This record gives sequence, structure tokens and C-alpha cells, in this order.
Amino acid sequence: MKFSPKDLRQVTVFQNATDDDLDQIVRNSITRSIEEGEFFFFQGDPANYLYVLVSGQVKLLQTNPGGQQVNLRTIYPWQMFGALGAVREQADYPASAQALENSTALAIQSTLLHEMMETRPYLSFDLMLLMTSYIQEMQARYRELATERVEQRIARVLLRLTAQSGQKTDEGIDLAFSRQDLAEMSGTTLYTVSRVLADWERRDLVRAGREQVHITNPHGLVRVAEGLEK
Amino acid sequence: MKFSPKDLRQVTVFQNATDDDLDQIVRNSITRSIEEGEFFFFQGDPANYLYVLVSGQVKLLQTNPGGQQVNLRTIYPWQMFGALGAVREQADYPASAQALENSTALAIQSTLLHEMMETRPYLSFDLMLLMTSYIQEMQARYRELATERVEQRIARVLLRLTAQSGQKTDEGIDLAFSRQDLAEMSGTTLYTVSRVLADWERRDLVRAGREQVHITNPHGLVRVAEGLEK
DNA sequence: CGGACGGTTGACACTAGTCAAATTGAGTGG
DNA sequence: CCACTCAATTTGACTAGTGTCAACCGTCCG
Repeated sequence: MKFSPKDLRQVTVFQNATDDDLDQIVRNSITRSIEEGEFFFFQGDPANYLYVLVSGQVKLLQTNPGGQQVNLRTIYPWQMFGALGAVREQADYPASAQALENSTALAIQSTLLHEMMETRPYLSFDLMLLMTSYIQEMQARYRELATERVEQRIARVLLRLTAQSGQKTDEGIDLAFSRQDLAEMSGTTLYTVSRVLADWERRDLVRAGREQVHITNPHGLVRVAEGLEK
Repeated sequence: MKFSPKDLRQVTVFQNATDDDLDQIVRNSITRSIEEGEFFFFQGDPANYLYVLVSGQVKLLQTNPGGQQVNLRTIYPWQMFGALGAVREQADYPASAQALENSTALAIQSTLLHEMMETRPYLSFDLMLLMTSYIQEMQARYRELATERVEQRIARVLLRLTAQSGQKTDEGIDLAFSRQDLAEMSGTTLYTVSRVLADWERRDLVRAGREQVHITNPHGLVRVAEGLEK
């Protein structure tokens, strides 16, 4: 997977970087490719690198002591992940990063970015922008989990995924996720997801397939997410 | 409520500020005092000020369309809140800030801090530190809500509160929160909190009073939080 | 052709929410 | 100091919503 330093400008945090900065970052970084199912890092590892996904798809997940998984977010190309270590020295990753498909990422030394931020206010600034949006999303999801029913939460997950990665076709939107994935993203079980999707299929909101959900009536799904329906 | 600019150094974000910086901040800020139950700001208001709590206690909460409340965090003196607007221009507060008791806070113009950050890397940096810790806490709480039982979550809330504000006495730890408060903090209902506390009282883990919980066996509570007990 | 994997479905258990009613306790005004 | 009031809390009865478990199905792929 080939890319030029300037491609990094697609990364939110590097949008205002100079060409020199980008060159320096790439020169001091390494490219890591891993296979589907493998991990860039595990929860608890020392956060010596932060990553920019170049290709593929990665999920960030936390595991509780009992081994249950919670999906915090899915990363798409040119998004940064594992960046908390760039701020806090000697930090550990608070989550694990697993490839959902064969993936390539640029691994940047945390200390490098840390040093660069000291003399480049725009860098700190854009990283803070990213962090604020992340805080807000987590707050919203926390509230949803605390106050909304499973059905609404699954609907929200599908809508969020649609915005982030949905493939629009003539007849709706395609999403490629297993029931298990959706369950982890909405804080429920794969059984419940299966039942909810079956119900929605009866109501002509979606068509469900193997590791696949096809949204036929996005507007109806919004109504479910809002809790208006049913 | 009188304070000197140097008191601000207790604020995490200002720990490395110069005396001049602190003076400048205080000169350009106003002190606001509000009564118990009133709000410093509401979710959705334009985030023109960020606050440093000088005295009292404030809770940050989100309200969903149906009016249900979720408690995101409690603020104690010399903690900053409402800071997201300092990063993102023209942002709205993502949560409301309500005083749990008569409270005084320093209201700092978002634009002022924003400008100061451009020339003072330490400021951006310390603000990022705050934001990372907040992200990690939200992630942990999200995971707890998704995977743990009510009893465990209430135990965790009590332990968290103990660390943040518990008054240690000879025979345990005192916390002053109503059942409703605890319910909002753990994502459940006041009825369930009441039942759980009654059960714990039978098991000699706590003694419960009106707007009051006295932890007699912190170690046992930890076991409950870990899911080992019961 | 035979697994393995993802998904579906039924039966059942059980957690935690809802609602109503009773009880307690703190503070207030006489 | 004693009613009185009101909010906080408790408790019981009931149940909706989800999780759990097990059996089974279909399909993809070696």
C-alpha cells in the first residue's frame, strides 16, 4: 500500500500541517500491515505509537474482566487512533485495536508527535478538536445506553454506520456487519439483534443477510431511533 | 467567596501557568454565584464561557428528548467545566450544569482562553491531559453500562465518589447523595438504588440514611463492583 | 461432501423498570 | 416543644424487555 506524505493531510489532525512536517512524520514512522482479526495493539500495552489507518478497517474495543467486549468505535482510512499516548507520557492504550479486514497503518512514535506539538500550536489544536468530538460522541452514546431501548440503540448504530461507511445503491444502503458486531456496538447480544432485524424485515425497514444489512427505508429507521415508532 | 489569582493554580489546566497569565485570566473573567438547583448553563446554549468552580458542587447532565436525565459527572471546587467551547468556536454546550448546592464559579471567556492557547503550548497541553482523562473515564463508564449489572454499577459509583469526595470518619466513609442522584449516576432508577442499598445494609456493607450513604465495608463494596460477590 | 460459521428461533429465566401506596424524617411556623 | 408539611425513601405487586441456552438451519468453502 503506497502513499505520499501529502496524503496525510486528509487526517483531521494534520489538516494544517506544513509539507515539511508531514515529511518529517513519515520519515520517522513505520508502516505496519496486519491481517483481518489481528491486533495493532492491545488494551494495557504501553502507548508508544499512535496510528493513522491507511487502508482497511479497524475496530477499537474494550474488554471487561469477564471477557465481554464493547465496541467503542470503528476506524476508517485516514483516521487517527491510539493517540492518547501522545499526550500522556508512559500511558497505556485504554482499548485494543483489531483489524476487521486486512489493514495497513502508519505507526508514528508518540514522542515524536509529542515533541512536535510543543512548537506547533496548530497540531495541539487540531488534536483537541478531534478529542472534543470524541468526548461528545461518547457522552451521547452513554446517554443513549442509559436511557434508550435496545431497538432504538440498534437503529442509531445502523444510522451512524450509514453516515460513516454506508454504500449507497439504487435501492437503499448496504452495510457489512455481523450480528455480533452490531451487538457489540449497541451494547446488547447477537440474539436480540437477530430478533430486532427479523422484526424490521417484516416491517420493510431493512433486508438482512449474512454479515450484511440492507437499509431499505432509512426514514423509517430514523423514526425508530427517535422512539416515535412502536 | 474571595480568592486570589494564584488559587487558580490548583486547576489542572492552569497548573503550569505563569502569575501573569493567571492575573490576566482573572481580570477578564467574572464571578458568578448561583443557588442550589439553578443552572450555570443549559445543554444547547452557545458555549461562550468556560467555568472554574470556586465553591460548591455542580453536576453536568444531559437530557434526552423524552426528558430523562443522565448524570455525566460531578464537579468539585477548582475543577474546570464547560471547556469544550474554548476549542471549537461557536460550539454549544453538550450538557447542562446544575448546582447541587449554592455555588460560585469563575466564568472565563472562551475566546480569551482560545487566544492564550495559541501562544502558550503548556495550556493546550494541560487541557489535552484533562480531555484524555475524561475520554478514558467515559469509555470505562460506557463499557460498564454495556456489560455490568446494576448492582455492580452502583457499587462503582459509590467507590468513584469515595475517591473524589468521600469524608472519611473513624467508622467508614460518608457520602451525601440522594437515591435519585445515585440512580442518575449509575443509569438506573431511584427504586432500584433503594432496593440495592437496603440489601447491602442487610449485608453490613453500608448504612443508608436520608440523602446519605455511609460505607462501612469499602473492601466488600469493591468485591461487589468486581462482580465477585453474589 | 462435510464442516464451520453465521444466523434464527423457541422456551425460559430473571433483571430491573413501573406504578401505587405506605412510611420516615427533616425542617417550619406557631 | 409540637403539630404539620413535604420531600425522600421504602416496599409490594406486577410485568416488559432482554438475556441465556439449546437446537436447528443455511450457506460458503475447502
